[in-house]
Amino acid sequence: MNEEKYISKSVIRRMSLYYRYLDTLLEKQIYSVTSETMASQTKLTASQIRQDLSTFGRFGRVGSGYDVKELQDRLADILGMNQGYTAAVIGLGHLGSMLVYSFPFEKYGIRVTELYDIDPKLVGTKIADLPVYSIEELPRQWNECPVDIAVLACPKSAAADIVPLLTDAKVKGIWNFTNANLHEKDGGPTVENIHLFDSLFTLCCQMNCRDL
Amino acid sequence: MNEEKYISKSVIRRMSLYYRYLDTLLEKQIYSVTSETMASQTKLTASQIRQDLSTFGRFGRVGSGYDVKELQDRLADILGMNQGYTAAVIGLGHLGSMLVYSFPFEKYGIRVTELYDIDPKLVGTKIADLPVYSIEELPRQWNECPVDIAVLACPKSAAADIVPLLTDAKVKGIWNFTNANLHEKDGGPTVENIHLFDSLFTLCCQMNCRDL
DNA sequence: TAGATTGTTAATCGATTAACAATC
DNA sequence: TAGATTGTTAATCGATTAACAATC
Repeated sequence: MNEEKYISKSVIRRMSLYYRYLDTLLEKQIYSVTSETMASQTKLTASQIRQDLSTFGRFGRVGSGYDVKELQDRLADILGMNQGYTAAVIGLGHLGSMLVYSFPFEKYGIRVTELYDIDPKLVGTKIADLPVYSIEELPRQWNECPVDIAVLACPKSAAADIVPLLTDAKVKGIWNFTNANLHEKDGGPTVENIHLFDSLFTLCCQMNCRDL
Repeated sequence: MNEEKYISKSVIRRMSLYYRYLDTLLEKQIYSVTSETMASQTKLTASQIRQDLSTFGRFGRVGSGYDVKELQDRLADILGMNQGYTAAVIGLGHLGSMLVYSFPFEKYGIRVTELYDIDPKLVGTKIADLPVYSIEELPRQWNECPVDIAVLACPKSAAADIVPLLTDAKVKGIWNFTNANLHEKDGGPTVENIHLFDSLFTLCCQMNCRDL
């Protein structure tokens, strides 16, 4: 608690990359790897990888590198895969239902417990075996049984009304797919944005710059 | 061409943010804004915003700030919205079809011209009025009528086979939704990744760190 | 004119890279 | 032991912030 050191977001972001990279090694039945090899295959530097990992501990063997399985297990811990986090998807349009049907939450230790929408045709039904509640039920529902992660897949216009509910319900994290610009507040939920718009036009802008 | 100066990816990424932010001002019928106001509402610094914008030109009026519409128009140019870029979605599972049905490509000047999948049940049909071709047809198709952006929404395993086709077909950009780690090569397409896995576990990792 | 705010140069800060002692 | 590679400290690089002259 008090020896908490600040860990930069860039470092945290690369932890997932390392986890995914180790997956590709395991697929090829490679069980040992050096920072040098990791670096060349991920287009990072060996120095950066060692520096990044050292933020969280010492996972390597001097002289021989890292044990792939062991390192991946430690990364799973760091990434919170073993925390038993629960999630709820809010908004069941194309995007929300795509996530419900095809994002492998469970595979990585996250349990989706319920869904929310405003459409009366959906409320009360089940989608992919998960109960659909009305947004209005959220405060009561989470009071009884809190959820850790809100997957926000509603229209941008609805986000303004919903975010305060989430904050009040003491959600730990918001995975935000709306165009709304959510800002983290002290003591409030952690926010991670998937801004499809920004991503696509970052691409276009780079294409555009290159063609100058 | 020769006075081409390197523009950092972080700057480019913020251009889309500025564009979106100006949208919210226009919704509120606000037509003039200072860097100071923009900064306080986007949680950036005024200095950074002015610095960022100055990378691309001079868009402000000393003493009175920026004209919202004018600045947004210039940003649209910078982001390539007026280049008439075309796109094709490759892979029509949950994710690909979600994008086809609900991402407003056209609204921002990008024209989706065709779709690709391997499923014989889909090939030859139309989805959202767009023709679905088999992946094998891609080289011939793009030879006749090149596409600027490949939206890669196929399974990770298929990406390895498809990416070389895209590179050969001289695609300008790949919007990559697969877990595959694509690397940009000199002269090759620009790559922009949406790694849902990384994003979700960046969130979880932060939640996890906070709870230490 | 006086006040306000830009665009830009200079200073600071943080993140990445290099180097190397420790050690398996 | 000799060779290899980690973890960490120090050096470098780039990105952000501060400051201010220019000017509307």
